[in-house]
Amino acid sequence: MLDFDKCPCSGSNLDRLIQPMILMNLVQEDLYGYKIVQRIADSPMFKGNKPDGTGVYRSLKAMEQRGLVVSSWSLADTGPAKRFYHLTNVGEECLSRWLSTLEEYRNAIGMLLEDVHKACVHSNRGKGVEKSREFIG
Amino acid sequence: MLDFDKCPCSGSNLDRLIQPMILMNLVQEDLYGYKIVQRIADSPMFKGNKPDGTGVYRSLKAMEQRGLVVSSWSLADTGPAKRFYHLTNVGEECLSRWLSTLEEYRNAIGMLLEDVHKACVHSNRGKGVEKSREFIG
DNA sequence: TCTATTATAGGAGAATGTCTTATGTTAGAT
DNA sequence: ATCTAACATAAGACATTCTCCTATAATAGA
Repeated sequence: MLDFDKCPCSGSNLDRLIQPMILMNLVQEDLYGYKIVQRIADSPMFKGNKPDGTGVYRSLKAMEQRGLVVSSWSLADTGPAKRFYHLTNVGEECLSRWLSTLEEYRNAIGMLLEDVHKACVHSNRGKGVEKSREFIG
Repeated sequence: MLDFDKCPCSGSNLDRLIQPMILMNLVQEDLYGYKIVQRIADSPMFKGNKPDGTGVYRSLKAMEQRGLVVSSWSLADTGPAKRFYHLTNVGEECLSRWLSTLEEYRNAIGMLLEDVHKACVHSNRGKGVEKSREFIG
């Protein structure tokens, strides 16, 4: 039987947005990987579900190679060494592009949802979808 | 120099939504791969940019293996043989889940955009982002 | 001393994405 | 008659991304 929890429809695979979320967090202040993971987990979008740490570290590394951020070790305070990331001008431009992309994205999803609802009104099929949707809530 | 067109911020990598788009198209009527590619290309979201055909064909095949759709060859009419796909009950449930996921997704993006705008007001950084945003339009 | 938390990161395999190539049908233009 | 474009499906190959498991080390508190 199909495990819906492992299906993309469960929304577990929205991590393409991890990149803009990282950039967004870095606009406000320089941060290190672990902190970013926590911030993202606390965001309403992730509802306390921590994103994969390895993924965030790797994203940061990739972003540095692409010039969106620069990093430096912080040994100053107590505790394990932390690698702090700082947003570059290129990173800012990337974030500004993300803003328009995300707005388009949101509109597109809105239209897609409308289309499905329309389709549900005009077909027999749709009734089943609407019904099961209620069931899932 | 960074090629922004190859950066996810360009919005070229939103194909995770290809699965729900396929399901959505199949709610209304049985369709074959090539037609689905055209429908998706014509949707406001893709603005005429055809999604990768190979990807769609493979998605359909994967979806059949997972029981979301069933397929059959159509040799009836003229032209090359077409493999028609039909949505199953499981596929309908998957679509209904996608609906809630996409609504959440849209809300989350909305909140993320708000947060960035807030961050822009409260930091020096932000001014640059806002400015370059205008520039890109 | 032992455990949980903080902090970073590599390895491996699965899932996805993308580009190229191959195959064959049919309609319309030259 | 031939040639080209559009229709239709699909494998191959490679890159990117995702996810889980594991390794490391410092520190705080039980």
